[in-house]
Amino acid sequence: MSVAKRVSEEMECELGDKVGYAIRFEDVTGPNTIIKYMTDGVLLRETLREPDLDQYNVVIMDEAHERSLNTDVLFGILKQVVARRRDFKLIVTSATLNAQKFSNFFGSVPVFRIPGRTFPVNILYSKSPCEDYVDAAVKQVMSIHISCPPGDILIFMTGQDEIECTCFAISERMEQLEANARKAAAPLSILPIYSQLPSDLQAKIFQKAEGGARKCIVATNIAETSLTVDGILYVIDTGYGKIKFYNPRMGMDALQVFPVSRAAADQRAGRAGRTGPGTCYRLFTESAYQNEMLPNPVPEIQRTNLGNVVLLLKSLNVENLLDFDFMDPPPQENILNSMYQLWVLGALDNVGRLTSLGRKMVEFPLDPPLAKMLLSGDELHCVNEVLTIVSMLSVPSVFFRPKDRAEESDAAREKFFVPESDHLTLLNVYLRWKENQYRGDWCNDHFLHVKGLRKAREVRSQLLDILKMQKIPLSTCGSDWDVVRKAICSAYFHNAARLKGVGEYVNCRTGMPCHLHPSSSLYGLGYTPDYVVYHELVLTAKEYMQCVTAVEPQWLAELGPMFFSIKDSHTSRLEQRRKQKVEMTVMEKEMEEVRRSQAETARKSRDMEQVARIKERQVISTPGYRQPGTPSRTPRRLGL
DNA sequence: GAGCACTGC
Repeated sequence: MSVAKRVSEEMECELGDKVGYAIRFEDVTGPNTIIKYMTDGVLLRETLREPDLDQYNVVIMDEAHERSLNTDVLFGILKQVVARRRDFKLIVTSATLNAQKFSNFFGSVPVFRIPGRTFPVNILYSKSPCEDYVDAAVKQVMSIHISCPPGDILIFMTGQDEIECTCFAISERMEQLEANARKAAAPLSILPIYSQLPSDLQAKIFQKAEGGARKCIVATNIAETSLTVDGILYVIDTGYGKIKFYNPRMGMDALQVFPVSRAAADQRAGRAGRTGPGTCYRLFTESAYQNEMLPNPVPEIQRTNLGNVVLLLKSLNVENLLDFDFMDPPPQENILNSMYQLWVLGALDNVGRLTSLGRKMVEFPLDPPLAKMLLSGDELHCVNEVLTIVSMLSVPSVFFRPKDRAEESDAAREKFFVPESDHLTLLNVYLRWKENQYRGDWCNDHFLHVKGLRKAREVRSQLLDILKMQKIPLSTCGSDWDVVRKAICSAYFHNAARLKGVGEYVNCRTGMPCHLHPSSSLYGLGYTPDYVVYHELVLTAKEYMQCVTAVEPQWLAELGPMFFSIKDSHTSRLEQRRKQKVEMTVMEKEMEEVRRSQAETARKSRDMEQVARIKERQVISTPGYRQPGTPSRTPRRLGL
């Protein structure tokens, strides 16, 4: 937006006239607009309406080196547009040296090099691998502070926990220093920054420190690209960062600490050269940089759930996704798995074409199961309630739990609990907030993130607009929330789990162990339901289900017939108890369906056939679940 | 009895 504003001033016109911008919740453009700044996500959505982007003559893809999911999908689409339209020009700008790769992808197009406007940065490596990078970073800060000329310091750490430890350790060292010298040391202002930090504390890194103190900013990789602080002359780089990986076979996300790429390390170093010649202290060896770090980060498209991408490309009539021209193709298994997921949800038919449900789903900027949940809400007459839940699931967790007030905040959270469902708990939170006029101070009092709730409200209103356009009425079930659980079940039965022990479940289909998280409203209840569905499975200390809802087993059979059917067991005993007990089993039905689709597919579409084949393999040899390696405890050493 | 790098629609 700020770029659009500057350019419109330059062109002496109102913002939104000749020069405008569009981001998710805002479109400031008009009939006169000739230059439009927008995010890659907005452009990608526009391709749904206009696959050839007829209203544009030139598209400039900026920051292409960041390789966001949307940018990578757009590359494939734009390549086709360039081939189809003679009157269309594409310019790609990238900050890294792999321009040749972009050029090759688009058919050896010319490359122009524009020198950067930054100062040189002197890079210093560790002589030997460091055992503990928090400790090493603290020592380096002290050494800079004592002996180097004025200039602020930026440290890269992997996450919130480490940042807090580092800040604490630095302030301790400062106290020691003053005690030993028996006088005040030069002041040092220690400032943490990460995305979950409340905004007022975030803003501090941009303010001038009190009394002209040197600032020491301890950051996640939010400071690598998302925000830029001037005045930094010293960067301390641990060489690590957290990266999220999706495992399609287990249907699980894991956030783990990995060495960053050489490109990322260079980007971090560059942060020292914005105000003047700077220095970057790398807490790893030069040999680690040369031999152990990847040249570039693994592009997002290769490590993420592709449900959205597949749905979008299918609606652009891409017939065989396995042949789609990706610059770096995602693992085939990810594509096939996402297609299978969409087939299970009823968004793709047996030959891999979009169904009418799928066409409705693609309109919503949501992950496919969430879009399906919304549409099920329509069928079950509880759109209003599901809409809120879907919006709450589209933002980071709204529960605020500061370390020093853990018990207090837990108690506050428990007040919102709906015992049988975390989803309904989210609905409850939103409704209470609404009752209190969407007030910010009310959020603070109840340990809720205002930012998150406000975002949820924005998402909700955007989705409501789309519902209106699709002529879907805003039905409500009032206080009968059982039907809402059914809507949740209809979109998440692939994430159904059966009770196995205390707080311990197994995924009904894969046998994958899944645990209730202690923060769940179902945790520590006197009873635990026999069947639940969960929003997602995340590997941390254990495989934890995030956001869990109790479901009736009959629903699973009714809504997920390709996986489940009801088998009466021990009928006589059950009659005695006058209670029908049902047992869910992974049924042959899935196999039949898959085989049928395979036969049908052989004629028509190749990709769905491959889905069927792969699924068959998986079902026959139920994937032996491999215990994950020692999970993400921070490895504080690069190389072995 | 325990977790969250970062965007984006």
